[in-house]
Amino acid sequence: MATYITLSQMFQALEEVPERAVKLGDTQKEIVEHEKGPLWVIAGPGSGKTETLVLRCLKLLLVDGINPKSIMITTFTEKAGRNLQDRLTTYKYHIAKKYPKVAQVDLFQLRVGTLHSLCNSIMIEYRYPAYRDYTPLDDLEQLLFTYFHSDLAKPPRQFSHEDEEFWNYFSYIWAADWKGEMYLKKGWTPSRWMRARAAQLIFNRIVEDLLDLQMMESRRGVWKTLAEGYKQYRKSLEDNYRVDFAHMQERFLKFLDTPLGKRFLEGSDELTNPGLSHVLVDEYQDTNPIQEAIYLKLANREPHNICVVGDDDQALYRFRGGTVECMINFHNACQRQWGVKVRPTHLVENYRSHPQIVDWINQYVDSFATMKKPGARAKGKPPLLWKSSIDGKWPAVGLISATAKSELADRFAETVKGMLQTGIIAEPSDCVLLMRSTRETRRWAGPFADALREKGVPVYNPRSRSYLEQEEIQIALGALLEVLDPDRSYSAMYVPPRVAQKCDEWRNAYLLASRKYGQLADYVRRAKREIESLGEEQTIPSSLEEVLYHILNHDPFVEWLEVPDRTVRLGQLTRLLEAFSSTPVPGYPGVSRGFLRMSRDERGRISWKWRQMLYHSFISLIQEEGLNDPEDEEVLLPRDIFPIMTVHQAKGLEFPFVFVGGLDEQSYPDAQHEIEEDFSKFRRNPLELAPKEERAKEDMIRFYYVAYSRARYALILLTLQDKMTPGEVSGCYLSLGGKDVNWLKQHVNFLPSM
DNA sequence: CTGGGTGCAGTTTTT
DNA sequence: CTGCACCCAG
Repeated sequence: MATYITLSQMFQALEEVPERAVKLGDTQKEIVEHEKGPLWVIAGPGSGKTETLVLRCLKLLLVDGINPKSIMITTFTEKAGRNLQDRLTTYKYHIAKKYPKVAQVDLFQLRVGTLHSLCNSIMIEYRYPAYRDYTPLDDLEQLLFTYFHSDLAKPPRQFSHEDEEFWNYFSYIWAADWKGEMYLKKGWTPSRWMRARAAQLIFNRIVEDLLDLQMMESRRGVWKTLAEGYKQYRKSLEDNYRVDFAHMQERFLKFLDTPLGKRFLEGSDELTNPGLSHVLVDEYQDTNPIQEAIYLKLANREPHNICVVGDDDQALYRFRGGTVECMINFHNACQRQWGVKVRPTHLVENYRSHPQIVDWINQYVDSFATMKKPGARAKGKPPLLWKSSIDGKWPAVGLISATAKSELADRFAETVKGMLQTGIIAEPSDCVLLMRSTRETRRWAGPFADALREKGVPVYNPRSRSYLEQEEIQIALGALLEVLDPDRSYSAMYVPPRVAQKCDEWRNAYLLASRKYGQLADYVRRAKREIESLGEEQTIPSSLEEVLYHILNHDPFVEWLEVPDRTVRLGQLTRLLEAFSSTPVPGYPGVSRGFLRMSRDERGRISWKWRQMLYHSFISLIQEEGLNDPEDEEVLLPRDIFPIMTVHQAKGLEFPFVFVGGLDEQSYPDAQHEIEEDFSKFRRNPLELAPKEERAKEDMIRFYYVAYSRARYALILLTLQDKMTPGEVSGCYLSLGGKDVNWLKQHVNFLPSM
């Protein structure tokens, strides 16, 4: 082991990193310096938890001289993973300027990223036979696979008595939203897509929660049906050489128990394969049971060098199976697994926000009876302490309230405009409006965005319109349908009228565009003619995806490569179609769904069956079931535009001025809350579970806690009179004295220079 | 000012 | 389907 520098040399060198003014607190230093054994860090917002983790990693590399290959540093999302990587690289670069020998340390050898990506790459690196030749499925691909391959998603005409019973029982999953509720009320059978979605959710939970399948199988009725349905799905995955995200982790857990896995963990020779000695985990509050099991296995070697960092109050990923349980009970896991006693280290010094904001978010989370119940928060969690350099006598937590939505929006926009005019903020992007949804509907961002625009403040809200409303998507899909199905045969097959209407809309969008873009029209004409000239049973030389590629190779699409938003969306369309095409055809391994064949009955037309399949599966999926609008990753906020963001998007970020809207929201349990409760009886490590209503409330409290804690100079709540859920209203008003603070007019010149 | 008719929209997030 | 915002008539 070669050590490069001393710890004080490292800290000293880091002080010269630009835009990194913050000196470490004592607790942070303790974490960085911690010698060996498990480390359990519970860290509040703005306490520099990721920073501390990064520095600990650097200390291991540079001061202790640990081989980079022996360190694993993971987080929860790709974006956060890149953030870790970037910080490590930057800091190392600056330290190496002062201590050149540090440059030898190869950060590429470090295992950094999401747990999923590391599981995947390690199994590939070790050529794990049980993982070789497997294709990983992302969320959409898994949904498509489930739709076509799971017995639980088969067409209703094939339903047995057991299937009826099964979907009756599990109606709580597909009926969790208004649409599903409507189906339930009308007594309709849930659509194939609804069932595929529900089945996907259940399958993931079975694997991620490490449920006891044998116990489930031994039950009768719906549980037996479920166990069989799951096993059939799992076998289909196997037969087609696919793994979904959950099974990828399951596979990795098994890998760790094989001789090959032992070699990864324990190493074989010091130089090329030193084994894994240190595990660092960020965002641990979002970890699920299978991930916990993986981490415990990764750190199984003494002295169990695992460092987990997270904030139980900021858990936002229950929909992915994450529970705060793993975070809150980390000490129990260490005791159970290794007989090691671990005490929590609390990182409570907030370096982000004005003292009043710190004070207020402390009161906020503490004021709810819900959060005081066992299991809701880490035991003995101390309040945050104010440590930022921000101070001053302005009211940093403000309230804008009105009786009507339009009035509220108006006063909000007035405030923003006033802040600009008085120079409190230099640019609209010093602010952000956070809401659950950024859709510009009357319930969400609509009135606020309108009011801002009306007052001449431009709004940055790229996700306000849904994917299928976008011009480029409509034209591309219209052109695609024009080639594949010139007769508009959807009107003759059973598809819901709304779907048919949408198809017409796309065709019209294409027709309009084709007048302007001759080359695209030419291609479409040629492609149509070519298909018409083919005889029955003949194969078509191009696949579905290829037709799309050809379409996208013409203007306006080529022109639109200059427009980042459009490029991202068109890229998404390509991926969507590729995912559809690559979904195996049951019973025909290796056959592509995108493979086009001519009809037997209709001259010069693509097979009717294929077209029917396209409309019923793919087209219905994107229209009826809805698709997530792809996010432009890493698009920097334009300086001169007011951004509207979802709270999830804002996670891990901070803003000088934060407005939060939508506070009249009510909490209600969703499918995940129900499923947790229903499936807990099959858990191998049973846990005390709060009632679903309580857990839904906890989630909402945490959600707004994340929103509020983004603010640096001021936090402004937008409320409709006294409508202020989540939960007990008193808590929210506590530090405001229950009054409508006319926040701006009284305190115009309150800001220090920024 | 009230009441009924009409139209529209319905969370979100990720590997 | 439900809730609401909006409109217009009374």
